[in-house]
Amino acid sequence: MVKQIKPTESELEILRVLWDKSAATVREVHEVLSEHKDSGYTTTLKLLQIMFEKGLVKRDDSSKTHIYRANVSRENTQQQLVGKMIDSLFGGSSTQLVMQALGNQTPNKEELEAIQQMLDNLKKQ
Amino acid sequence: MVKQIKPTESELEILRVLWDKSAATVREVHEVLSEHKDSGYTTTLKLLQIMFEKGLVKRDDSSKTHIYRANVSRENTQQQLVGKMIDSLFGGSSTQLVMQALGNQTPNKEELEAIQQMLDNLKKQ
DNA sequence: TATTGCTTACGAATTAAATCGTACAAGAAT
DNA sequence: ATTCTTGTACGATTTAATTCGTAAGCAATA
Repeated sequence: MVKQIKPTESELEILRVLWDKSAATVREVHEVLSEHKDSGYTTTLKLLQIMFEKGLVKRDDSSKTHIYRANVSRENTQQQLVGKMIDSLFGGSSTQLVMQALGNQTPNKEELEAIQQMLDNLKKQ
Repeated sequence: MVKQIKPTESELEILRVLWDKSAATVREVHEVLSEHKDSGYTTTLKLLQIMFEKGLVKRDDSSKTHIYRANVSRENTQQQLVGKMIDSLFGGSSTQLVMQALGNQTPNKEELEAIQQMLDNLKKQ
């Protein structure tokens, strides 16, 4: 069992960028974040440094401009956070969460089909 | 559109107690929290006071021992937080979240049926 | 009446997260 | 060679959340 580190809200934003780009410099990450928030460059830098210490990202510092990559997978992180939400907000029932999510925002035809597919699989077991 | 106040982690724990009991004194809330964490009584009191100021709970202070109730519904709060998670972690796709949740922990027969039901409804529209 | 117990109120300390300012290094441009 | 630009490092500040200590009110009871 791997020790799970729960990313903070800001760390999550950065991870999303890294998951998208697979690798990025501080500036690249900052550029993307800037579209939605207005904190300074050194803030992003500091966050990435902290995330590096925590093991959330890895970095290649062989050249002057360091290159960062996520060190936790999107899937694992999703699973961890969804699991936490199921426990803390839905009394442990994943079904409750599913119902809520489905009610929330209706998926289109293909998506409904995908869910049906998954459901059929689960029923078979 | 009602102004949404995002409860913190601790506030959520308290809301869960209030949702369960519908009404409770500080001591009752604290009693429940104590099972899982070991902060003091005045901490719970202070939190409830802050939550009152924020409008997360209402209270009846007509007698010496105040009685608290949730002032936000479980459903709304779930919707708000699930929505946030869908945006921040699943790129806005509720389907992705549903798949993740289903894969996470398999529901039993009745639950699968309930989800199927819901799915059928969505398909009809 | 005095003591004890339970209550609210609330300032203050602690802790954690996010932000920034400034120093300094290295390479590019003048 | 000097200046400019772009980068890292990192301490310090700010902000938010949590926690606690202590005072004071009130009612039961010794």
